[in-house]
Amino acid sequence: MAITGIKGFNDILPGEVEKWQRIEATARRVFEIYGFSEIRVPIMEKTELFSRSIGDATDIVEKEMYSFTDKGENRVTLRPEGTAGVMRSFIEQKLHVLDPVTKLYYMGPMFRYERPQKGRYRQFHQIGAEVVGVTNPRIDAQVLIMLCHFFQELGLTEPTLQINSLGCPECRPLYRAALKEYLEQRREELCDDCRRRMETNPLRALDCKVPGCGVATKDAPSVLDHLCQGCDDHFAAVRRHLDVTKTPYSVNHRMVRGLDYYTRTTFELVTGLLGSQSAVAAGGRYDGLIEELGGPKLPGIGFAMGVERVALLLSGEGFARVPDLFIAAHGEAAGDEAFRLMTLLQGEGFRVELDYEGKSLKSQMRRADKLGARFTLIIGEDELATGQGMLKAMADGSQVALPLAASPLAAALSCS
RNA sequence: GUGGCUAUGGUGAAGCGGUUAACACUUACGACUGUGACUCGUACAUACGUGGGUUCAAAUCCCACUAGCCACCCCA
Repeated sequence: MAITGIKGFNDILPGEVEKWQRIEATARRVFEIYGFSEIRVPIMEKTELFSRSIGDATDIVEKEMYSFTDKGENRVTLRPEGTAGVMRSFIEQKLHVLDPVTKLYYMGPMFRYERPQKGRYRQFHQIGAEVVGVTNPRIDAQVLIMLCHFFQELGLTEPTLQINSLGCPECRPLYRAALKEYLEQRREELCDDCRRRMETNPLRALDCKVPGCGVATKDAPSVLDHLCQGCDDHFAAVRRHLDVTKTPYSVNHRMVRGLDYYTRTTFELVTGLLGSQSAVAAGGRYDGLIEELGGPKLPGIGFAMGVERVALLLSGEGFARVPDLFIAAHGEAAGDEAFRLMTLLQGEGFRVELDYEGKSLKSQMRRADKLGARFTLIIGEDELATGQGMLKAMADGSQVALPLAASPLAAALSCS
């Protein structure tokens, strides 16, 4: 029995990988327009970093982390998300002394021990961005606009923006208490899960999928009515900036976050096309996190998107690169000439293919067609004798004789 | 961690107790013209996830295991 891969760890094969490259290249291009620089941090960190930042009581920390003890008796964890490691690096490398505003983006694998399903894997990939040092709500809007810009560039209209505010350490506890009180009144109408949630995290009851809970929480108090003045003003400003820049969004006051560090603005890009995994990208403000991790008292905001989920939205296959030229050679001497010309043209930057096995001309033509080559250069004994190869345009079958040298071939390949 | 569904070649699949395990695609070679697509021919599963059981007879029925998918929980 051959060795198989690990459950929930996938191979990304040619044909699919082109889509990933496009997503990554688009992210780099768009994020850099907005002044973000890439940062690369390790995929493992001390376990403590994640329990401190994400929150001890969250599902991620409680049951989904790939944690183990290394040979030096250190507790380490394969990162389940990107923000914690980036913030650790930010603090450790004292990036804030270089510039009061830091804009970073990252991409790479994350690991969560969950049951795999559509759009959810144990090794999955995120592209994320973080801004540290700006409290002004314009940066919230900026980040959202950038995210929308990214999806536009990919030609996707589907994920739509939803925003909410979770308040701050001042006003959230008050809201939480108000919500809990409301839920207590309706205890009978709630599902078992929600009754449990009432204690651990009452906000979760708001996005429960059980129909009965939806009805029961229909008139539940909204966070947005419980924001303190500062949070309320902040959220209003974010919306104003989105309106002014004509960025489409909707307010979803029932939106909840799974990580503890979020404050004030939170958002998700959601789609109905991915089964139960509706969130394609999500993020928010985390004003207390950096200080919590032992860094300076600086605000932050960021998001992460799931690359697998974005790839699922990109219709069709990523298509493979097609050769500019296939050189079909008939006979040993012609094969040598084909190889020489191929090397020359590759040096000029053309994608050139040929047959390595000395197969029949027919086979070679078939392969040229299969690969989708735009042109095929045919070289046999006659062509070798005259020094003129036949260049065939595969689309219409027309042929012209051309000298067997790099520059005339390069010229022919460049036009049309 | 909990449910449901499914497991036949490189792929999509037929098969419903006795068949040489269909068919299509892919791949390879060949015919038509030293030159692709269309057409045609030939080849490609001692084998039906693994292990047991029932039966004269199992890919087909039963059980267990494993894997995959989807959903719940939760999340990007």
